[in-house]
Amino acid sequence: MYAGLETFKLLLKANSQSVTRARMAIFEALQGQEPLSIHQLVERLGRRVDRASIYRAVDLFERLGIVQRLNTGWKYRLELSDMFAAHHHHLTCSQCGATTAMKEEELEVVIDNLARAHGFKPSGHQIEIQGVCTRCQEPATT
Amino acid sequence: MYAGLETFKLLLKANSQSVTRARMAIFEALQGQEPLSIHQLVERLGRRVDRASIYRAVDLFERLGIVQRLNTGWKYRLELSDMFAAHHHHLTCSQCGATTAMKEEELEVVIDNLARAHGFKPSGHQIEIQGVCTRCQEPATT
DNA sequence: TTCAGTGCAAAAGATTTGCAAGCCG
DNA sequence: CGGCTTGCAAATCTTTTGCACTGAA
Repeated sequence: MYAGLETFKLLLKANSQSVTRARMAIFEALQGQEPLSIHQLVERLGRRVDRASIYRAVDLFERLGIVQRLNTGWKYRLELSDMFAAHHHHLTCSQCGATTAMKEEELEVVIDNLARAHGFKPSGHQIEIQGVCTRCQEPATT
Repeated sequence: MYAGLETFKLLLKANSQSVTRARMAIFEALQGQEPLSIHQLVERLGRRVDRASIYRAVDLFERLGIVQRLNTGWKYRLELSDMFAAHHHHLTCSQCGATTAMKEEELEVVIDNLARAHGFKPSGHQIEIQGVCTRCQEPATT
């Protein structure tokens, strides 16, 4: 397991931000394994946290590097950053929409080198791969 | 040079879609080198094409694989797909916002292999790298 | 001529903001 | 207690849709 609630609190304090009920609720809602859209976040938090507060918190979290915006297809989704989960990338099935996380050292190295080769000092990256997942490649059973 | 206006027209016809003035204008606006946001597209086309038609055309273009949605940070931007420009990826400078296109065989191979290793049959991918570009790494002159 | 495609205006959604009240430190 | 945060409502901005008219085939 990576850093959790404690790190989250410390991070807020370190940046002179209050540890509030709303922020904790949002952080916890994001703890699940799959990335959430703002819409899903709003749904999950329901009456507990206002829509506007969610936007404000997400914005703050992004600035503090707590969450990361994923751009899968049309809309974006949010997930905790590398600080709270191992650095990884996603494989999205274009058939069933399932996303699989993938961790791969080799890829990171290649990317880093490429950026440098182009004179860039790399600071981060996102990779999204589309394809057909194992399950959807199986012959239909229905 | 890759396929151009002609291919674009043929592609529309092949899918029983009309080659209209609005669509041509939008396609041409996207010919430039850098990806455009919908907002920029609307600006560039100004009074020539209505906002709604732009959305409709972009949607069609995406379905036909003519344009591709890029997800750089907050908003998305549009660019012609691999059919009209060499397959490539972007390096975005987090300082000045400039984007550089990058073509690299090695990367494609690694990604393809990774997807397969995870049981995926890959059909496409996007990679966005953030960092500081050469220019912004130079000591300030002002 | 015929029907898909467009412009226009209005509807629906998504995101942001102002402000008074509530909670954290 | 005092100021940062929140909830609520209203303002904005973005995207979608209905409809009558225009233009491509």
